[in-house]
Amino acid sequence: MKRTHHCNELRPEHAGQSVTLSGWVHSRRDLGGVLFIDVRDREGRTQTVFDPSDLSAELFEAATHLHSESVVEISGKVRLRPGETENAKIATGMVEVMVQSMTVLNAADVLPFPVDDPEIAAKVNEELRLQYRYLDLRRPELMRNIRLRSRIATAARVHMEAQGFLEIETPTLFKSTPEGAREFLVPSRVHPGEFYALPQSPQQYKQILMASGVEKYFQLARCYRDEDLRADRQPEFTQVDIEASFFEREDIYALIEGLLKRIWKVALDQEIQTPFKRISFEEAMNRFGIDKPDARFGMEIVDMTDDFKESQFKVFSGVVGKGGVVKALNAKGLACVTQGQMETMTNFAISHGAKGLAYIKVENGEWKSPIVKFFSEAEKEALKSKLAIEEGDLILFAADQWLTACEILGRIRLYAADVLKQQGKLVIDPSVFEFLWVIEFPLLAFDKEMNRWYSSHHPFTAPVAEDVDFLVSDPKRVRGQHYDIVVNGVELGGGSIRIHQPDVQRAVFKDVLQLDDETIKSRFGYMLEAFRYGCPPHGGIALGFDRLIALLCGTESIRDVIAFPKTAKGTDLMAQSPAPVEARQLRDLHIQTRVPQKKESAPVEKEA
RNA sequence: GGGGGCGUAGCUCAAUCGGUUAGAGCGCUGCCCUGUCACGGCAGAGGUUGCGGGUUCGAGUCCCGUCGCUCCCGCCA
Repeated sequence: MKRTHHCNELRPEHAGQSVTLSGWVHSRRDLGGVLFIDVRDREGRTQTVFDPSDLSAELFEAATHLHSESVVEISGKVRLRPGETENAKIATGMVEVMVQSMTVLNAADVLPFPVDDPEIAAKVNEELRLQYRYLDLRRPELMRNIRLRSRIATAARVHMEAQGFLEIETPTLFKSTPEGAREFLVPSRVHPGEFYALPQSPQQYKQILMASGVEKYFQLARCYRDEDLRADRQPEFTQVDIEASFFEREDIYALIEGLLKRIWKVALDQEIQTPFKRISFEEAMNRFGIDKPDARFGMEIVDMTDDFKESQFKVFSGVVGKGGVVKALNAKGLACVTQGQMETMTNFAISHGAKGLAYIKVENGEWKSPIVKFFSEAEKEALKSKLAIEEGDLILFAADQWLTACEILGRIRLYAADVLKQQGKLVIDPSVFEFLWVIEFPLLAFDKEMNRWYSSHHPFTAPVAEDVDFLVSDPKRVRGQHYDIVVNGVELGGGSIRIHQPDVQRAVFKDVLQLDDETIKSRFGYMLEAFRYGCPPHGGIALGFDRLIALLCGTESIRDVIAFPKTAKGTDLMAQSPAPVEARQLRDLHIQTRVPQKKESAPVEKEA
């Protein structure tokens, strides 16, 4: 390699040295007689000076016509910049390189979009940026994210290694499992008509590793789910996957708190406070209306059930009579809500099955509301004191079954906070991270359409010991040994202590989830078998690595922390995948495709 | 599967109620310029308004369809 220094290295003490820089033409300033080219590499940039009196006409001419992002190797002498021409904006701004020779390693065409101006580049259509991802990645903002990702991966490995964990790779070609996310399938050539599935997570393999006596396993595991995407979801993503034997919940909490403490230190040089607060699922729903609370601001949900159980307002008292609840939320300072915003919030309520959204606007000392006339003095007083109502507030109500009422106000709380943020009435310090353990989830949830219970986490989650007896008799009462780690309203990860007794696991599959014997045997037989031959109690957790990095980079979309992300429809705009394959490949795989004909857009018949 | 937003020059955007030859900045090309660093100056090129159809004397603008990107709901054990 001819390069002697990188582009963020030269300082006044290098003056007089002959150096060679390699990098990209970041910018060119041609003053006619003298030409400046800033050479940029991963580390930074350095100004080089082309003086025609020192250089051949050919070289000077070539430099004059270089496009941005051409790759060059430049040799020359470092010197202090002449008086008054230092540039304080860049780290190498005290010096410059007087060019003696230049090799153009790759002459770039005119670019499809600018990469040198951060403000413009950040606004360029993402479609174009994904098509030319290699250009997008050259932008310092994106490169910084990718470098941080690498440093955090290393920090995680160092931490886990120090805690005695072994990094073990598990197969990417797995088998289909009946529960959970839709899977990507891979046809087998050797076994006609049979398929592998890409793992949604290495869950079953890591439990088998516990049966194998590994005791402590971790992996930066690639996972695949064929579900519709969001800003924080990709079809392929990475988890910090962890499993340990003889661990109880407290051991997991301590391990993860230590890991995150180290990561925050490495990434942001920030000391986070441990242990993290813990909140039960029930309390999270009661206070925040969601199982991943954003606890950085107040506006908590308040229970008004007792205050309205005898109310003249039948909409409330009727619900309470049927075992429901009355909940309220004070959107502080949002009495100025627009009709459109009110409609959005009402639609949240309606989409959860409510009839509408009751509210009180507090304006000019008055309670403006279609329902307040039905309230007694005592009821108004209860609202006033429990919700700390003041001028300018907006009070929103949900009267429904417990979970529904909580969820409605949970959605509205987050929406109201967004509106207040936009108005500048709610300010959240971006450097604050509110970590929470959410615990004591119900083990099971009921699927009304399918008329059966399903695992709210996954079917390997162990019930809380004292609830085991109710597994069949009263499933909804059973709590799982499940925990989620949540920060600022983002679910960073989750896990559980697992079932390690074959009889309990079989009972969950068969008696609770109502899987038939054949399915249990074919899908989980090897696990049940492994549990019979000396399987230690164990548990684990998986952290969403992409979300973690996005959080530390301060970006909304995980596409900004993944080198080659896919679009919302799961395509790669650069490589143009997915794509059709040769008929021969399909034949080898014993596959025939049946794609419905795309309907032609029929022209509308013109009337005579 | 459902709903919202977007699509005009290479890029970012404008174009009044449907009305003249679709404009601007940046970039690009050429010329000028010896201390710039968002260099500056002069001139110029560059458009299937995503695509297809319809309404209309006339469509970037209105309607229908379609494609792509994006956000949300469902979904994601």
